[in-house]
Amino acid sequence: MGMKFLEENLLDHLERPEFADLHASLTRKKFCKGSYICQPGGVINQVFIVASGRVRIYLGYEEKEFNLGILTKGDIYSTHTKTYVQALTDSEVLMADVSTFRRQMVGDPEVTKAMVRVLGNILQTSFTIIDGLAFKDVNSRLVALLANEARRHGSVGENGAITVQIDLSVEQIARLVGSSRQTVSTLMNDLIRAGLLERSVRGTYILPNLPALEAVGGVEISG
Amino acid sequence: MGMKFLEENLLDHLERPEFADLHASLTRKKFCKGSYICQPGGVINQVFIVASGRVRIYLGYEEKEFNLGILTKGDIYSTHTKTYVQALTDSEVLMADVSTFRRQMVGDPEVTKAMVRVLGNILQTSFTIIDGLAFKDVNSRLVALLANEARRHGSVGENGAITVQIDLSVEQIARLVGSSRQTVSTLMNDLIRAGLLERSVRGTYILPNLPALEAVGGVEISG
DNA sequence: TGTTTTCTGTCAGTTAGATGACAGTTGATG
DNA sequence: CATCAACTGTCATCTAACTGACAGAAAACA
Repeated sequence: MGMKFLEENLLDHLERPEFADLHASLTRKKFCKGSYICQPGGVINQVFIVASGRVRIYLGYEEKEFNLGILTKGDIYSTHTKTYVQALTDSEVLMADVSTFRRQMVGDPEVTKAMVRVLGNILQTSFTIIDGLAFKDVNSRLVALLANEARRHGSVGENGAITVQIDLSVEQIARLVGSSRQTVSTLMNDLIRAGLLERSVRGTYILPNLPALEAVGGVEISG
Repeated sequence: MGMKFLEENLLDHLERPEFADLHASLTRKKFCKGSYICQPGGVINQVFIVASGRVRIYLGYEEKEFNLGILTKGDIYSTHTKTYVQALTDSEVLMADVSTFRRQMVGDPEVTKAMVRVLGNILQTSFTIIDGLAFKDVNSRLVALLANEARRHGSVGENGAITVQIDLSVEQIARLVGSSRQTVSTLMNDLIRAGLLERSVRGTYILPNLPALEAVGGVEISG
C-alpha cells in the first residue's frame, strides 16, 4: 500500500530543525526482544513512535490473546487499557505522555496521518476478530490463522504446496484462535487426516492445497 | 471529554474561504431516519462528515449486530467493508470518495484530528465487544447492555431505582448481545425473578438496584 | 368487537466446545 | 544414555447456548 514512504516520513519529519523542541520532549527508550512496552495494569496514557524494530499489539487475558497488529518504523500508537504492547525484536521507541502529545503534536498532519493509518489497520483487524468470534466456529478460525500465516510468510514448493514456519505450540495456536489446546489438537489432526495439512519439523507446517484448506472454513484474508 | 468544541470546529473550519474548493468537492446528501448511508455490498470507499443528525455505525450479519458507535455533527468516517452506517435521525452528511479525500483533505490537521477521535472511539468499543465475546457469557453481555443503557439514558427515581426506555424487543436485544431470543428471554426473566429488573410499559425497564445488577455480570462501562 | 399478527415464555433435544485425566512423544540436560 | 520437562493425542464428561415447537399475551387492525 505504499506505506514505507509514509512511515519513513514521520521520523524524518520529526528530525527537522523546526521540531527540535518537540523532538526534545520525546524520550527515546530501548526494549529488548520479548519485553513489554506497555501492558494492562502498567502506565497508561503514553504515546509512542516506533523508531526501529517490530512491536506487536494484542488484546488478552491469561488464557487467550488476539493479535491486533504489528507496528514497524514510523508507526505511532497510544497505549490503551486492555492492550498489550510487546517488542518482537529489539526495538527503539520515542515516548511522550498523552498531555505532552496533545499540546505539541496533535496539530501536526504527519503525526495524525500516521495515527489514522495505524488505527485504521488495527480497527480492520479487530473487525475480523469480532467476525470470527461471533459468526465462525473454532475450525474456521484455525484454518484462517493457518491460511493467513501461509499467505504471509509461506514459501511455495514446485508442487504448489506451501511450507510455512509457524513456531508455535498447539497451546499457543489455541490462544490465538481463542480456544483450548485439546480442541485445536483434535482439529489439526482432522486436517492432517484430510490431507490438508502436514507436519515436518516442529513448528513448521506444509499446506499441500491451500485453496482446499480455505474452502473448509470460509476464510477471509485479514490483518 | 470536551468534544463539543472539537466537533463544531471541523465544520466551521471547512466553511472558511480558503477551503472553498475543498468544500466544493464534497457532496451534501440527506438521509432520512432509518435509511442506510452505506452497507456491505454497497458503495465502499466513501468518506463522509456528519453535518447534522445522529448516525449509527455497526457490524453485522442478518442474525446479529454489534454497535460500534454513534456519530454526530463534525464526526468523520470512512466507509468500510462489513460496517453498516445507518441514520438514526434525519441527517445530513458531506461526502467525498476516498481518492478525492486523500488528495485534498488528508493533510488538514482538523480533519485528521477528527478522524483520530472517531477511530479511537470505535476501536475502544470494538475492544469491549471482543472482550465480551471471548471472555464473557451471554448473561454478562446482557447485563452490560442494560447497565450501560441505564447509565447513559436512564432517569433516577427517588428510591434510587433507574427507569430507562430501551424500546427494543427481546429479539433485538438478543441481536445486540449476539445471542438468541429464547436465551435472552430466559435470562431476563431470571433477572426479574431476582428483583434486579422490572418491566413497566413495553420497551421501558426499571433497574431497582444498578450496582447489584452490575455485580451479576462483571460489567464494564463502555461505548 | 372479534380477529389476525407480532411478541414473549418455556420446555425438551441437540451440539460445539471446555475441562480433566492420562498415556505416549519429543527434545533437552545432566 | 538416562531422566526429566514440556508438548501432544485422545477419551469421557459436562455445560452454555442454540434450535424447534408451541401456547399464552399484547398490539394492531378491521
